[in-house]
Amino acid sequence: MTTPNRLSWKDVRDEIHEAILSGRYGPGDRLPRDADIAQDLNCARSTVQRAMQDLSDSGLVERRRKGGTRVRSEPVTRATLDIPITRREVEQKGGLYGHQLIRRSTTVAPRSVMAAFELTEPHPMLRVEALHLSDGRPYILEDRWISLETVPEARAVDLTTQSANEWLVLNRPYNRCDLRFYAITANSRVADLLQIEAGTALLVVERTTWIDKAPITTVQAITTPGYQLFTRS
Amino acid sequence: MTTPNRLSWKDVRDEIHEAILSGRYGPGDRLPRDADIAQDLNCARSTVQRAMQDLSDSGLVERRRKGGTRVRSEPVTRATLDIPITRREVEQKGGLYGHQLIRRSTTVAPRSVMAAFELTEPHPMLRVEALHLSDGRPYILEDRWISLETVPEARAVDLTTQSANEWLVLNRPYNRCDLRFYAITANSRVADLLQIEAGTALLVVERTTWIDKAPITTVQAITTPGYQLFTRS
DNA sequence: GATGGTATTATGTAGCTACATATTTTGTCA
DNA sequence: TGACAAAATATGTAGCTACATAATACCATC
Repeated sequence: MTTPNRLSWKDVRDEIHEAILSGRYGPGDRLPRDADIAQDLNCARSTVQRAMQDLSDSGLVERRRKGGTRVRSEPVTRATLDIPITRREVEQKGGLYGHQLIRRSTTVAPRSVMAAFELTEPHPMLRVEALHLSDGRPYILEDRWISLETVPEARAVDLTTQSANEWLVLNRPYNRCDLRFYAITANSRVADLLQIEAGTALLVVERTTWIDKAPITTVQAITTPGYQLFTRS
Repeated sequence: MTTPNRLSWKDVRDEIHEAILSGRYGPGDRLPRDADIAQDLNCARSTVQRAMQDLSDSGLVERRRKGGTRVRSEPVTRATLDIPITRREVEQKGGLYGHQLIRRSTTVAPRSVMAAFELTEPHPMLRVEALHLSDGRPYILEDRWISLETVPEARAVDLTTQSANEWLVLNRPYNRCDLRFYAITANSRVADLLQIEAGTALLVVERTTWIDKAPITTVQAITTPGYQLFTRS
């Protein structure tokens, strides 16, 4: 195996990361300029630049023009979450996916929905409540609002054969997506639909999407007991 | 304002993104090769490469050597979460931060903790239970386990003046971090400590960190009612 | 027709140069 | 001393070349 004797930007990144981890540079400390590091490590500045970019992306380091690069003094834990479409999620866990349309109606957005979209004017919406099933058992209960101004064709879609989740993802790409996680207590209606006891604590994932500034959909996905969300890799 | 007439990689990225959004390329479709796109847009291949890299990072597109670039057929929602240290979180919300050490003990890791760390052998640990306060009121209850093998000096740290959260973050950088989110029902002890009613649904954030393969700490942070986690920007 | 080596191809990466941009520092002048 | 302009400086970006690498396609051989 020929080890190439030139450094890749990942090597450089790890080198610098290591230097920070080892305490050589502490929180708030300024790192040498890219050019100097390049000379030290005997590589091009562009390689250091890439490495630094990555460290900056991951929140370990802060860079400012002229100001140089410094170790973040108040570090954050930065994590990436992948949320697949529900069918895929169920199938990946080895379950048989199914879904059920519970209710479907057309109204104007209530205040909570307007807030999610940051809207001030009344807005016509399609509301879809549906249940995602895994092996025939309730998996996720979703309460979805779809903008009929942005997505008028949603009116005509048959949501019994394909879930709104899937239809939207495949037909209505988005630009901006806000996510929100919190816990709720199952009320009697939710408990009934999910076939669990009322009062159980449930994780809720709320997702709101836009295309440019136009609202597409907002969905409150109520998960079943034991559901966990985790970071990838 | 002089608009530079050459494209930046972000322009190229947006251009391609737009092409996908508009439906010109659908899920699973193959995009032209970088070189062709570069020629089309009249820019260098390296610029297209950067743009593509970004689109690939954000989960919109998949790239394979020789295979080319294609639009992901089963798109995921990819989001980035920032979790600051608790003191900073409280302060940023305008609260006065405080914390209280509840209990501190040394034992071997129980099964759940071993599982979090993917350990098979018994492991000596420092267990620290503490309460983070905002304006004197309970904010987050943390149950933390610190590896005494990896972080032996944790034994000697005074955790009444500085929270374990902060001490660790500033003194023990990590390499790998697993996050997990779920909901629990407050039992009487938790309810008592958080000064809430038993049975309330609470969001839990579990975080486990390593340096190389050595476990550092795992913490179960139980939040107070109404707590929400959301994605940045 | 299966098998294995080789050519082809598209992305990935490193190095270099040149210039852009943001920010701080310095200097000048009133 | 204060305000403003200019210089200095470190990162950011674009373009080019050359080569690396992974995956596929092709072809010769048995």
